[in-house]
Amino acid sequence: MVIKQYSGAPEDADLTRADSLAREIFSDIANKWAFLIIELLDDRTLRFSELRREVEGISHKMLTQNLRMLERYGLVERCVHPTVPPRVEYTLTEPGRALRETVSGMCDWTHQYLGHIEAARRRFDG
Amino acid sequence: MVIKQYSGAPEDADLTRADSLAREIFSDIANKWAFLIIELLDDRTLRFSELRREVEGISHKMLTQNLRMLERYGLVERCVHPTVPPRVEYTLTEPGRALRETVSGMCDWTHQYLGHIEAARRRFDG
DNA sequence: CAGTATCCTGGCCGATACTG
DNA sequence: CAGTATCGGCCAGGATACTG
Repeated sequence: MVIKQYSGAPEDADLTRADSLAREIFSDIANKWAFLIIELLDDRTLRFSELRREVEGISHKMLTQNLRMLERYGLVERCVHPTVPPRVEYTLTEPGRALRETVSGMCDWTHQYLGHIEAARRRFDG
Repeated sequence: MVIKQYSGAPEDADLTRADSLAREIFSDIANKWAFLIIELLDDRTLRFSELRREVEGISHKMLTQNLRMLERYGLVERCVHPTVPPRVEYTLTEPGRALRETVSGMCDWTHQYLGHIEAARRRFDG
């Protein structure tokens, strides 16, 4: 099923809200940081600092932003332990784990076609 | 399989090139425009202007850039007809169609969990 | 340790104009 | 029609400092 576009036709009034929401979610989640977080989180429970370490190259700010976004959409559960110093753990929810299936698929795809892609790129560049 | 990170260990020297390439490809392709193009292209053959019309909200420039990127990685084939006016058609290659499977999976996921997501968001915002 | 807030800059991206 | 080039505004996102 395609991420439908709003046709502007009046009879699509009902579809519009759902579609624009779908498009919004899709646009937000289809970004490399969200994908890497979901893939690395896997079925583990990780602290903020652990994620920061494992998702190479991500900045403190980007990690926070993406975790908030994922939490807002209910893909990630945030568990705060009232200790000193604070301990905050993140886990994928059921929808998050479902999405992880497709993210993993993309990781597999990347490794599977690495050769093709590298060759194509060399051909294109040269 | 995870998009591996470079550990910096000397014995990873061989892995490094492949991994950084994988990461680069992953980062480039995991963006909404590339996904929407791949999804809409499906198994069809579309002209530049048709894509422009179907991928709602994409600018001329973004479409060009993403098509070049996808062509460079060998996910899209570009066929130029030497006519006046020019006619350029785009099709998914086999690697492109393979990736489309996972992109479609994400589209399905989006629609399937739309309710969950909307509810989670309302809960989070309120 | 986890998170927020502020500042600032590079580059993303839209708009526009121009070629073949 | 398809594509490149250029300019410019604006914001993504890094660095830093500060709270609980």
